[in-house]
Amino acid sequence: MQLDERKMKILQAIIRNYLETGEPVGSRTISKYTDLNLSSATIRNEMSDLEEMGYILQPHTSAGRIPSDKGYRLYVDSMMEENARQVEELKEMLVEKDEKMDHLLKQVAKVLAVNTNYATMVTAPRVSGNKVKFIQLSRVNEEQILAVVVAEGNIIKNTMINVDEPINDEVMLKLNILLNTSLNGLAIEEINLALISKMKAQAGEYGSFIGDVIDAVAETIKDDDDLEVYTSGANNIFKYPELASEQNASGLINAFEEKELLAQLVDSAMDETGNKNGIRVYIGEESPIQSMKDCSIVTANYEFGEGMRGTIGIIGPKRMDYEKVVGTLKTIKTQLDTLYQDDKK
Amino acid sequence: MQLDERKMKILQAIIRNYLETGEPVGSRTISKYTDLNLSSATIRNEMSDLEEMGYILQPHTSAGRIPSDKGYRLYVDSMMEENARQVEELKEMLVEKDEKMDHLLKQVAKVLAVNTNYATMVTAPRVSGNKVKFIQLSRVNEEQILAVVVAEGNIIKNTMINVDEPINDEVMLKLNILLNTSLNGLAIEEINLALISKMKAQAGEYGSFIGDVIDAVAETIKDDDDLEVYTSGANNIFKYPELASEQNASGLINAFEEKELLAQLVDSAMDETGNKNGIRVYIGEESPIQSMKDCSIVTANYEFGEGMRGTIGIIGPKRMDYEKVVGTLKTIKTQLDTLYQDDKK
DNA sequence: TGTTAGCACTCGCTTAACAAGAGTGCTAAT
DNA sequence: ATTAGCACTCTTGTTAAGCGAGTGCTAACA
Repeated sequence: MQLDERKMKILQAIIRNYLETGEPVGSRTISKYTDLNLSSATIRNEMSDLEEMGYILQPHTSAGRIPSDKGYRLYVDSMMEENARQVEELKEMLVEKDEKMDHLLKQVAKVLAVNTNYATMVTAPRVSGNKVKFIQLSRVNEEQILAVVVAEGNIIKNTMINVDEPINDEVMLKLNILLNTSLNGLAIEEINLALISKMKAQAGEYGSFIGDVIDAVAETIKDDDDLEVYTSGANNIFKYPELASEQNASGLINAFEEKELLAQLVDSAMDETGNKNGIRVYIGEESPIQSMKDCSIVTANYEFGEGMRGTIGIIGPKRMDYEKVVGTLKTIKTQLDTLYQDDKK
Repeated sequence: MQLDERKMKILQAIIRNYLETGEPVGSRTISKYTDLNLSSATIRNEMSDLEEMGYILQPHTSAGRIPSDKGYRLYVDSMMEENARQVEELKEMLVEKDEKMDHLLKQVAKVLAVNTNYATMVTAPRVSGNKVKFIQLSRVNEEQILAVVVAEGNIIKNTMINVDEPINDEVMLKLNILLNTSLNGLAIEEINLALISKMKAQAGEYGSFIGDVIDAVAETIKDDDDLEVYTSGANNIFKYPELASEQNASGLINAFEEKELLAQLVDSAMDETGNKNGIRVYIGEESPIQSMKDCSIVTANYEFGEGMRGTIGIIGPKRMDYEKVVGTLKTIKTQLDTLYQDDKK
């Protein structure tokens, strides 16, 4: 069977209507809703076809139809084609960039949540392929040496290293020079065993100490594996009865609290090439997270300068206002992308 | 009317039973439940008295009785007198202390939640009256100076300061010495305007730069006003129908996600002297948080060495197993208290 | 005088029965 | 190909009845 234009229009009408009401939609409603001027009986026939083709389904006989995952998918895909409108007001809310990344990202999550009425998540940018920029050892007291490692992108890591016996100023200076000349500009793959043993040799009796410092360096520039996730509006799920059922809600809330699960989402969003906008939509069963089988998820990746990429996402019911969500996500994504560029100059 | 021993026993029986079942409890149940060997009729008379005295109440006529806030309060108070038993298994779960405070505290919240089946929160220790231990300026490149400030308790803060024109090595060294000799060992109250202007004078043309550094120092040792809160088991509220109602749940989940509200709880827990164990119990309306009017909250403070205190808390239904909760909290509190001491040696 | 047995009464909860409404599938007419 | 009409199905809401749990009260009892 072919999905001709009329069927497509009817399908769209069904989905639109269902998005608004959350109720199964019947033939009579569609007959009046659209500008096709068809009777409910005709619609019924078409709907029967659409059901057979798998785009819609009946929760039970003698109820209206609701979109299936496949139906949503079609709708979303066709919608993605069009250019989403700009969500202008959002811009003002993000003007002043917060000194602290923490606050900024939490804020972004909140703005998204308030604006869309869905649950949202934002991850801190993840570095990859980062390089050493600067290393500094300082003696805090007799037994403690503070190692500060700065990586490209101004990621800073401090490590306190305990030493058995004091290291004098002269040695400290030498070690500092050794570390900086040897390691600056290197990425994690470039720091190999040969280099390390060469450095240890040069450090003489402080070889093991150098080892500690290198560990700290590695810790700084390696790809961070536990990423920060900020969420907001988890309680929005209560606005959608189909998600607010006890078991559903419990699972969702849990996912939002133990953020590890959300990390999977990020991995998935990053891996996939996504469409041209870097926006991905997971509908129902497509979701990479078990407890979100009844949700739809829309994610976008943003880039905070080279190699530092994060993800923003929205989790809501399948009858989600995809148009608005995609538009909003795009706007925020752009905001974040440009934030870094502004920062540069 | 007097609250004699028999009434007390009956009240306890009612509460215990209600804690288990969550259902209003009737006279016949009590008559068999207790070892008092009284008929249901007698119990009824006593219950009637207890209701008059305000310890229990009837949700509606011809239902059993449930404890009132006042009743819970009595029960809790009397229970606090006894020494809570130790929750031995918990010890094993907390043996290895995580390198990262983050992980540790998140873990603690989780352990608490899994163990009690309630929602839990743990705050990171808050410093107060902290002192400067060490300051280090390093030149990262021509325009950027990295200021590292270490406070007692090894709290470290890095700040990147942009300078218009390069500062040469000699000056850097002088500024480092100036900062360390002037500020080391000082608390925030001791860094007054006189001291600051004196330092600026000594720094000559770099006065404004010194100002930036001092700001960074202040940032490090000032009492942190936005504190970290870790939560776990928020979805446990769904296990208690009286909390799982849509509006209730929504408010609670929101409080757990936007942790600012929980901070109030912490303030309250810190302020109050609490009983001898530092454990506080809020029942129903006593709660400092609006959205938790139907909950009971139990909090304890722990101390992570001098001046660094945090709070752990459990949020659950009013029919909470107070005995177990208080016992568990005590154990965890002790764990955390000793963690720091072990760390010292 | 305190305790108990018995009984009538109340109230909430469950179930069944019923009516109304919405929606479908099918058929026959256009 | 489209539509009107009709019988049928299923959901939802309402009402009524019955049940069970629990109370309050009274009278009997030790």
